[in-house]
Amino acid sequence: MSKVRVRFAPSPTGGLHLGGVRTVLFNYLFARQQGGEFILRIEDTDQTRFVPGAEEYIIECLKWCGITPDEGPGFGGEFGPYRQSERKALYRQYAEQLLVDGYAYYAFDTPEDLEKKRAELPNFQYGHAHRNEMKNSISLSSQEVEELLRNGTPYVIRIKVPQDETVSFDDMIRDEVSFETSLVDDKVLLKADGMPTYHLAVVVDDYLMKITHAFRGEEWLPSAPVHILLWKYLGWENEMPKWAHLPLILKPDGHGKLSKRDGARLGFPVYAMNWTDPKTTELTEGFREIGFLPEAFVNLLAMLGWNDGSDQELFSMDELIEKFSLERVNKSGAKFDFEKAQWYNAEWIKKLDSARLLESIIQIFKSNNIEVTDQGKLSVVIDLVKDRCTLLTDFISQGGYFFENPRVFDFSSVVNKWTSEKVSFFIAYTEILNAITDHSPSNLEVSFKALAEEKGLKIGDVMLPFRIMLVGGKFGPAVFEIASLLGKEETIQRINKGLDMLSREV
RNA sequence: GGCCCGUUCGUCUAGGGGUUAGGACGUUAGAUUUUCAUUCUAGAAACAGGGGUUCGAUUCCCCUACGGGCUACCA
Repeated sequence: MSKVRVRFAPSPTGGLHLGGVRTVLFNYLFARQQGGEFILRIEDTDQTRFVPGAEEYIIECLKWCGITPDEGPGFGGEFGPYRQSERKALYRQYAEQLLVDGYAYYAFDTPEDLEKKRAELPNFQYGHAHRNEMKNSISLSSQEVEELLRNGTPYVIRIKVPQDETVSFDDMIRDEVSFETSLVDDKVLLKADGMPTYHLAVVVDDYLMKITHAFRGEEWLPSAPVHILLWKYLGWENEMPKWAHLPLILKPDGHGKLSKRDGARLGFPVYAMNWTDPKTTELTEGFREIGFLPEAFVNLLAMLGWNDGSDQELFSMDELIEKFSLERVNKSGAKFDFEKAQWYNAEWIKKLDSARLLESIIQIFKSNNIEVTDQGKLSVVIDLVKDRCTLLTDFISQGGYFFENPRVFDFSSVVNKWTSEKVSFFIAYTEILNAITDHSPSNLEVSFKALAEEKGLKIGDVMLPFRIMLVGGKFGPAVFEIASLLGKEETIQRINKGLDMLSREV
């Protein structure tokens, strides 16, 4: 068998959707596992929908996920160009070949003609039943057609779908799927602007690029018969790739495909990374920016529709490549569950070591005006607080106070029980901190407890105020770990500040 | 409407002619943690319905219902 070649073929119209990333992922996993090649092809045949920057954005998303194309725009390859707009001239000859062979025809109907026809006939389909009523090279005489062509009348080329055949194919996920051609319409292959539609372009390019396996979303299933027919009519039937129609990712509530709007409505991202629409300047948040690890993102996407049959839920990219199999891809759509998505991220944060997390957290701190001068200290902090973080951005609240004063203080749970004895306890403790040289957590704890006992105070009654003085609230790792890491000067300073704040709150 | 695809706990799913129908997220209760989280233990929670086939169907077949997709000179 020839070498496996798969492609991801997005159209550069905006942010990259979850479902899109999952399609790439399955392509990529399959290609890597089979020792094949993964190709990126930009399907920009609709010039009216072209959005500048979208292509670069898509490539950046792939990079973030750890997916690198073997061929594609900017990646080289012998089958380029990899943007369909740059292949424009190529498609016409195939459309014309179909014309000559009688598998396609010219159609001169204007958009208004079609609109009118659809208004008249609610179930209108441009096909065997009605094509004779339309303005095309089947209904018109050859003289009329020539005349129209000579006058430069705009036209499209449509496939001539046979009246009474059954088209079936073997889907790698759904097994045999079949369609009656009587219900398939004569899709446009070449548009009036000379660009191919998806239907022509996908077949021509998959053929020319020697694609062996084609993965796409289930929403493409209804147009599969057109593509199968085209492979046949172009004489390439034996080289047709194996198809795999992936199940859809659905809205968590209600019904239907997950869309960008659902994310905004329900408060979670749908795009892989932040996307700013260049026209409206509207920003749509991405998984990367709200604090997802690419490891988690890839993992959760893979599990949406696939599993290895065991109870394992956490998979690295390498494990996925090793274990992925199309036979274990589900047929039915999956509702997206953001809670579970977050769980994957929390698991990956716990699983990865501080060295891997360091760089991203420095960046997040930086964009929140927290300056990190001591990376060694940050590593210690990461290990100390990572169990408490679900998103990378949680490190701001869970670890930021090691590098700057807490931004907010919540003394509400101690203010009512605040006494002058406690004040003198903390004053005395700052003196002890000044005096001792061993600032290890255990030694801090020993001296703290000894002092409390001496002053006749319950440990718990002074421990909580101490914590809040240091971190700003009722959270965080062991207090003496924090105090030790903060150092003598900083700890004393925060105690003094806390005493000051409490005296004003009481 | 038509065509195509699908249907196991709330959600993601395992399983597959005879099982206490398993796991995970979430949820509930408890333990641990002098905070919060982690962790641990326990609990509630599912085979859409109806017909077949069969000694026996959640599992195989058919129908119905429900859900989803498509129905553009968009991909």
